[in-house]
Amino acid sequence: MTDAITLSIHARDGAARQGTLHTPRGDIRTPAFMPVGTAATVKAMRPEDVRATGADVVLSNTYHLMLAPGAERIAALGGLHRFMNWPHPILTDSGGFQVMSLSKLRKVSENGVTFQSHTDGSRHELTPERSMEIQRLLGSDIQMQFDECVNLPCPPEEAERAMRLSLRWAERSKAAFGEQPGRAAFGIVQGGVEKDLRIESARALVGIGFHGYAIGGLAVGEPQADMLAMIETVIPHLPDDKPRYLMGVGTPDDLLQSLRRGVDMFDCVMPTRAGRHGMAFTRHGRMNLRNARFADDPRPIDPLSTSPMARIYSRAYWRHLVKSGEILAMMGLTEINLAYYQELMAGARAAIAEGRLDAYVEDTRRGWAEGESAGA
RNA sequence: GCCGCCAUAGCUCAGUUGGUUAGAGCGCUAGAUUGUGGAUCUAGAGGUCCCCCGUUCGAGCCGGGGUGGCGGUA
Repeated sequence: MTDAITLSIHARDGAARQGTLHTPRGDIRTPAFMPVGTAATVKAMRPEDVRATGADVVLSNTYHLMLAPGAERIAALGGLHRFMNWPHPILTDSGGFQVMSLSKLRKVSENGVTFQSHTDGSRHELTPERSMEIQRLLGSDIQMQFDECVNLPCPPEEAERAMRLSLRWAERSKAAFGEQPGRAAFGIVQGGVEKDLRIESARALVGIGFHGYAIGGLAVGEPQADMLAMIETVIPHLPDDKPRYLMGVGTPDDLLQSLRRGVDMFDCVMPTRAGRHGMAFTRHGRMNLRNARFADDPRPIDPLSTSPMARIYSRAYWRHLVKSGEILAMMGLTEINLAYYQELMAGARAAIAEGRLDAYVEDTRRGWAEGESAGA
């Protein structure tokens, strides 16, 4: 048991790092992919099965848990880890993103955001102080600052306004976090696709001092090249000995391109949401099991997968389950996708440790391209 | 047997006083999905408008006959 959350870097390959983020609830191997468990559950998965895919940490969400079942209730029931039976590390998003993306009515002020629930219309107010209080009540190991995320494209003035507001909220979030031994608070770099704004944001956050730094507001409508350019812009201004977390990203290729530029942590709904809608991510590329070409295909999705679901059942069976809206389709494809994402991260970690990351990325991308052109 | 109603996309149905290339929902075929609403969005394929004859410049629509279905009735 350590008293603080610290990052050990074991190997480097170019800008990429392979390390371990030590927490009292267990180690997080980096680069890491964090499955998204918004409402205290990685949808369609039992926690022990999430663990079995290789996940060291999951993400959950302030906004959703505040609305239901309520932070105070979870605290009274012993905290989020016990509530959802996930004894390993949990990172919680601050709710800023959801207030912008989900609530029907919202009003942003200096103090925070007032909004109407997307589920029952009830009115709530979220401030940096309340967001951090909720995350503390949940017992979150890694707590994100409250921020404002804007959709891209957006005018530079708007990106600048949101970035400066997020910086002021960062100071308040850090103060509200206070001292919580064994837990971490992360700041979030904003600034749209403006290099100078991103740099200013990163430097200011480092000045405030966080246990880790996230890059937010990306993969929200801009081309991948713009996202990667922002990552390259920001990384040199973040402390080398602190974890870097790219929020909400992304596709398997996004992950490889980002970790090779020095990102340590990711989360994304892609493998879970796409899985619930019939998409499988594999070493042979993406496979939409809704497609008619799988109707009579007796082959498994991927005989080399770490998930039995991908090795045993036929593509024809998965297509049937998906087309029929069967629960097992969501369960199975979610697991297959999470297993592949973890395998991708494990492969990247091994490649960095052995100094062959470029070759790994190249081989992996070739596998996707060949699989998809061959119809897998 | 007689009377009434009905027949338009795979399914359920719109279709104005007769007027360009006959529509919708669902389904189907594909695509999108990035700090999660099991959500949503986009595109595409698909038609002997039951059949025949007639009226008309022009018929899914009007008239006659037929076929099939549903209901009522002796």
